[in-house]
Amino acid sequence: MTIKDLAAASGYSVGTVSRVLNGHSNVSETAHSIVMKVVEEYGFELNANAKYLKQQSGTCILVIVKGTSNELFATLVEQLQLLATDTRYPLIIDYIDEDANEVVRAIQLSKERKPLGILFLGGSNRHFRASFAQTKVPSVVVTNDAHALDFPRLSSVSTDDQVGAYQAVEHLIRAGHNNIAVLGGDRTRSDTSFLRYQGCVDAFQHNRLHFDDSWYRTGRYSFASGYRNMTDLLQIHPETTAVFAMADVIAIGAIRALWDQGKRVPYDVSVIGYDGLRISDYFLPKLSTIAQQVEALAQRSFTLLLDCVEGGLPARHETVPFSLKIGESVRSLSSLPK
Amino acid sequence: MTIKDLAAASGYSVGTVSRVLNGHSNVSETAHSIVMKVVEEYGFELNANAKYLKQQSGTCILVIVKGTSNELFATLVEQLQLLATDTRYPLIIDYIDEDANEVVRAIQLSKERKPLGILFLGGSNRHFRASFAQTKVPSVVVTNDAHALDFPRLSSVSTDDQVGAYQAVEHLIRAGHNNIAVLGGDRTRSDTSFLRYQGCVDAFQHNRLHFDDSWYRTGRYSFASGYRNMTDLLQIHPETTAVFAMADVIAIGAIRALWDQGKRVPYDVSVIGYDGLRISDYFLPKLSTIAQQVEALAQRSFTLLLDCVEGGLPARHETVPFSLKIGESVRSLSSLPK
DNA sequence: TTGTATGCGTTATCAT
DNA sequence: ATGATAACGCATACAA
Repeated sequence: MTIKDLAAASGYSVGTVSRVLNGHSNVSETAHSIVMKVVEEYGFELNANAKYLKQQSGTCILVIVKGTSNELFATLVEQLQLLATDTRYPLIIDYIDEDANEVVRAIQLSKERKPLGILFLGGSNRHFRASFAQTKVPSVVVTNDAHALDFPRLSSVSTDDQVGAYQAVEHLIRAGHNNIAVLGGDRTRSDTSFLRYQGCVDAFQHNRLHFDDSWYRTGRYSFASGYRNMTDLLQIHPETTAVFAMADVIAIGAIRALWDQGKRVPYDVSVIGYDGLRISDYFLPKLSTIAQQVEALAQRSFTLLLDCVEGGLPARHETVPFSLKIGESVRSLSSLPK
Repeated sequence: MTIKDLAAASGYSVGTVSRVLNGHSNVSETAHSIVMKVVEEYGFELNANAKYLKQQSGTCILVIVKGTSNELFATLVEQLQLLATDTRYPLIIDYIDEDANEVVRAIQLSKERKPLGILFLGGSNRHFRASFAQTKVPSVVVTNDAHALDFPRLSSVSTDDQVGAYQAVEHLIRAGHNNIAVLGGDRTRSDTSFLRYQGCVDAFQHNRLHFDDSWYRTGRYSFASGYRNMTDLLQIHPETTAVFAMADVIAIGAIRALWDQGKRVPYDVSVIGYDGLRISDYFLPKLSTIAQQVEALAQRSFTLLLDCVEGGLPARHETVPFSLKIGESVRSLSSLPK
């Protein structure tokens, strides 16, 4: 079933059928209704390959999502979809592996779909540096700061990870802690981990506290990694009274590990996380965490991209505020003991 | 950059270039190496639209995933990707909204990519009944039993939700509970919820316990829904000593609600979940739950699909065993009180 | 307003 | 082994 068959069935030519299907104005009322009736009847749909092959410029916005089991991104996608329904732009959402190269993927998909703009949910500066130049449309990286890359078509919307981590650690220090462990990602491979690590170091230095790498453990952003690293670290530093986990999932793994080692949170050890995932409100204890403002991230990214796509504005780099969410997982050492 | 340009650059014709790119055997060593060198040089990639437009039959396997924030499906996808790398079949993974029509989407995508087979991660019998007939290739529904649909090309691999729910409730009953609340999904809209509900009822009846709908609350599979419904239910039945939650996320919401109402799990109230998500091992208390065997689900589904695609075998309907995972969230009433 | 014809980039069927 | 050429299904410039 092609538009040729449709033309035969409707008595009109393929040109008219195509025009009806694409909502062009220069078709008569009667032609429109007759063609549409036949379309309904056969349940016809255009062949997307032929369509995109023919079209020189598409009309969609491409969204590349790094990682499928990332709750933050999942909610971000939901928000974006809401925003997109208010516009005439269809969203093409493409999920790739956490460790895959998002820019290479974007280039490939761009050739197929010719998007008007690209939204990257997560990304690594390394990949952008290597091949973003091959891209042709305005793009924005969400979650990572791409300011330093200085590409003329590449914007970014992010929270200040360094300051976020700084405030998290300072929250612990203000609560009277100085034996603070840090559980994070690989700071040599993940830009986010690097910045959060820097924020930590800043906080320690600013408060004249010593911090060496024996208090720092590197791993993935997962429950299991948090559990393992917390268990390890407790062997070396049983005097730990507080933990900064660079992700809520790490924090949860760590809390469980502490429990299994006979330490209760927050009575024996305080833990602060990062992200503000939904689970943080339901966990026992409720997680104190640096909460990302997902709605704001989505909103800012989307309008920023539209500004560039529609208005031809130059790339911008925006920062969305975070908030320190006080839960039940941090105890002030100056308050009464259990 | 098209194969035409490539032909010019390499001195060969488009035919030869195409043959090289598709790994055909009837090309000379020299032609192969020369063309490949040019391909490398320009970083050329085939235009997917033109390719799929031309190709009458594709070579991939289509995976339709219902819902992006479903951890069970996320791990299922990972497993499937592992399995697929052992074969020559590329996987096309398409995530759609939890409430979207997976069959309609499959039909649409099939027209574009001409897959050899389709894997549905989740699905509703209603949608299959309505339009699966328009499909042309072997398919398997994972997680739902499609036996009753009786389509000749539609297989399914699922765990027996009814028996699973039965065992969950019986686990509570055996522990001495008889004031058991049930928190689930909408049994009129979700096949899974319906079966788990049936399993509950079976367990009550088999144990000669009374069960009326005032002990049952319906909602979404989310923390928030579990929290809300547990809070509500506690108003009506403060004598509740045990809860069966039809999903781990509901269980976690419920546990938090109980805590906020001054009830501790498992000392005051026992809770059992369903799914065996990763969080169930890290939550405090560790969740007792009906654990789905994700690896087995993936393995069985994939080989089943290949059996049909390659071997031309008829559709089958398999059941993958689950396991009752004992955590820390259920207390036996006969054991010593706190 | 409608019809006709060309080309999008690729694969495949012919010849050579 | 290689080259020329006809589709694949659609959008669109042009003609009517």
